[in-house]
Amino acid sequence: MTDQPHAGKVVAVVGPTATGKSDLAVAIARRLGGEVVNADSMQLYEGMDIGTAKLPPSERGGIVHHLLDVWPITKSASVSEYQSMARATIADIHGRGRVPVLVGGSGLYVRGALDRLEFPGESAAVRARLYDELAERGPQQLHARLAEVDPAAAAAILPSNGRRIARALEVIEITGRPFVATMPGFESIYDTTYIGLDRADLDERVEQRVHTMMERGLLDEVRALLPYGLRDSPTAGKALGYQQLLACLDPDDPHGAVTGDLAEAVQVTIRQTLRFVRRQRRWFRRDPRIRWVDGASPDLRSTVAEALAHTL
RNA sequence: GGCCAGGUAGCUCAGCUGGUACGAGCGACCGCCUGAAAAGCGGUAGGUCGGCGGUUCGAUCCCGCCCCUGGCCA
Repeated sequence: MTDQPHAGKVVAVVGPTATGKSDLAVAIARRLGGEVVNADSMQLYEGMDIGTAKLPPSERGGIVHHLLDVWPITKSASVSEYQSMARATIADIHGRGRVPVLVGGSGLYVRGALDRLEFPGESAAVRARLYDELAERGPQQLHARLAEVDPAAAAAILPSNGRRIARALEVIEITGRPFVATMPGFESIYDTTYIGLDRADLDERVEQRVHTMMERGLLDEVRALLPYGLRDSPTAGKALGYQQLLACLDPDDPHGAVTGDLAEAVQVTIRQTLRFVRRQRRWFRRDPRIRWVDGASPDLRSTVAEALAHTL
């Protein structure tokens, strides 16, 4: 223990998008002798750089970054797979006597990596069948069935939420056990310090950032991903910005001729991103472990240093 | 200056040929979230229906005047 002072410790930098988490994570990693671990569901995808605001290597301050560009865009995202990768990575970093600094705004991914959370298995075949049923009979029908097999889960899931109902039935079918439909308490499996970053001027920053992304060539990035199947990708194609720009491009043109209103797409992206920010705030604010800091404050560094005092 | 269209929820608009606005979408706010989470689902709050006056038992809807917006003509 004494020769590995940081063993078991983790720093997590969370909060809404566009607050400056990535930069803060680098600063923290430099200070603590740490390595950054990505917890952003979209930055896991290879080739999605501009639109996900992925820190370019030149701005990583010499700090090793893990779990960026690990999935092809055709892959359907999976928290469970992310969880195994994240934990293996954290173990690895600990093994080197360094401090993992987890950064990201994907709430469930952060919890998957750090919290006592176990995801039951999945079956593509079972799921496909359930989705067919869902399309045919509607969510209420499936919900009624769920109520028979697992009243507790049915009570916790609204009859209109087809996706969750199907998932519950899937889990029950393959595990033979009831589906736990409520999230567990906030219990990290590591000695984690949570830092939440937010700022009052976030709306303007988001607007500005979307415009900057366009200037940096987001449209070309989307076009470049067309041959790799962005349009048919189950998850990546739904990312903010990508989805809206995709809708502007001629679906029959492999080079992606613009047929829609780009300015409108930009406005929609801004609006959706703002909505996303609100959702992220609501998700993270329930977590009592998070120490919130103001990203716009001139005292940011010292506030964070204080929050990290016991980690140092 | 004249003519036409329009001024209804924060925004875009429905609606009522006079009897308490079923309003809708988006947004806002709040909540849920266990293998798609930048996804999915739900709840709540918002309107003296442009202003003033008139007709009427009663006007968002009729009449008059005024203000504002867009367009056309001059």
